[in-house]
Amino acid sequence: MTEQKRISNALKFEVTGQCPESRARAGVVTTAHGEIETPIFMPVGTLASVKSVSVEELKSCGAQIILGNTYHLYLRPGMEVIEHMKGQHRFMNWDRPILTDSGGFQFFSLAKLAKFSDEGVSFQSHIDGSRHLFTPEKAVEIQSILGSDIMMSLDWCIGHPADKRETLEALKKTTLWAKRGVTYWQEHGAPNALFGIVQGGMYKELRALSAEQLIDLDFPGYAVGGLSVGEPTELMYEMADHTVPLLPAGKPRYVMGVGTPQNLVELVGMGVDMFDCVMPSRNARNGQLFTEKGTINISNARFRLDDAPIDETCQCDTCRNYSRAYLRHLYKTRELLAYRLNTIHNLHFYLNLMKEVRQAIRTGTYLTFKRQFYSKLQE
RNA sequence: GGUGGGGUUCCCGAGUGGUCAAAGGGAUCAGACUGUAAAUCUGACGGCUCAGCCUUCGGAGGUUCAAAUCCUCCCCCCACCA
Repeated sequence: MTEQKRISNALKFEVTGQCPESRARAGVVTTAHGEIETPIFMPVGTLASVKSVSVEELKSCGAQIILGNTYHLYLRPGMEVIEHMKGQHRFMNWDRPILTDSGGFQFFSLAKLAKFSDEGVSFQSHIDGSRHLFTPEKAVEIQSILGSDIMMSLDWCIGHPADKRETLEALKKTTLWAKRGVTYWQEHGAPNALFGIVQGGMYKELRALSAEQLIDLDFPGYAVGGLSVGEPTELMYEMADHTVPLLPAGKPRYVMGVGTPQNLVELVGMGVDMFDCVMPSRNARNGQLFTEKGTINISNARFRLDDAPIDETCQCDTCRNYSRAYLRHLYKTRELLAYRLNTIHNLHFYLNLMKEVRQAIRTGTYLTFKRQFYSKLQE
């Protein structure tokens, strides 16, 4: 009998700073494509592209790692292209780490096209209606071909509200699939790391159960999934605050799909290391821009003659070079440049926020930072 | 000068007796967006003392219980002919 590889060895994580008065911590994750500093925000690049910006621009925004999506890339361009192009990194010319979501979220957001079973998820493509089967093994296989530095286990994400029976069923399936993913990973010797995803809806005991079952599988990192799925923010915080401490302190902890700048600052204080969210990129394309003092909608008439940058304190390429009046004009006229410049700003804002958060944790001033963050918002 | 077509709420444009403050676009204004089917979606868009009332469909008259819609005259625009 061959000795099984320990999946937890697939990724290195080192805690480099801890905030004394909260659970916030800073750290470094080492992947096949280099290190990332935590807490970190990961821009979402579903289709091997963070919409509207180039990888050069992403780097200038300070992006250290980005997301890709298994479901979307499997459908288009398809695995033949990815294999031929030797993986997602080379395909899109991004040489830093990539984390891919397993597709679990798509089976939630495209639920009418998906059918769940022990085997996996059979679904119809949202593009052409063709039928496909995703198993936990296949999810790992596809992500290996994509060359993801961090792969996500196939999970069953449910919305809010959901009754306990339904939540438990999704949780059980998520654990079963996690086990099968780990087994597949061990049998095929994938070099990529695989994270487990805690489910359990808004039930604390189910969150605990899910965490416990996944910890047994000894993943190198853990995600908390199924948050920000329609529940009030306070409930989301409550669930995160309950779940995150149950996860191993020596491994990265990732809250999936969250959130607003305030969400990130709060969750960091609960010990979360990694985040992703479409908000900065999508909202940029929809005209909502983030500033220290809160969000603005660049299409508002009050910016028509405004010669100031989006945010006076921002050092992004957009703020250093362009006025609100110009950005409003670009947005109102649907000039393509609007999407790009807005996205650069929002991503820079998020990434810079995390940079400041890391700095504050390392210097033991996280709580002060948090206070200042909120007081600026109120100005 | 003749013949034909037309002037509708910010713009384009439906509507040809009541169900019309008037379809549909656009523009404008505001909002939403949380592991991206999203450069998307929603709402407002004549005025007011707002479940009602007032003003509006080139202008002025008229017919009718009732007119953006029918009649008369006038003004303006477009096409073709001379």
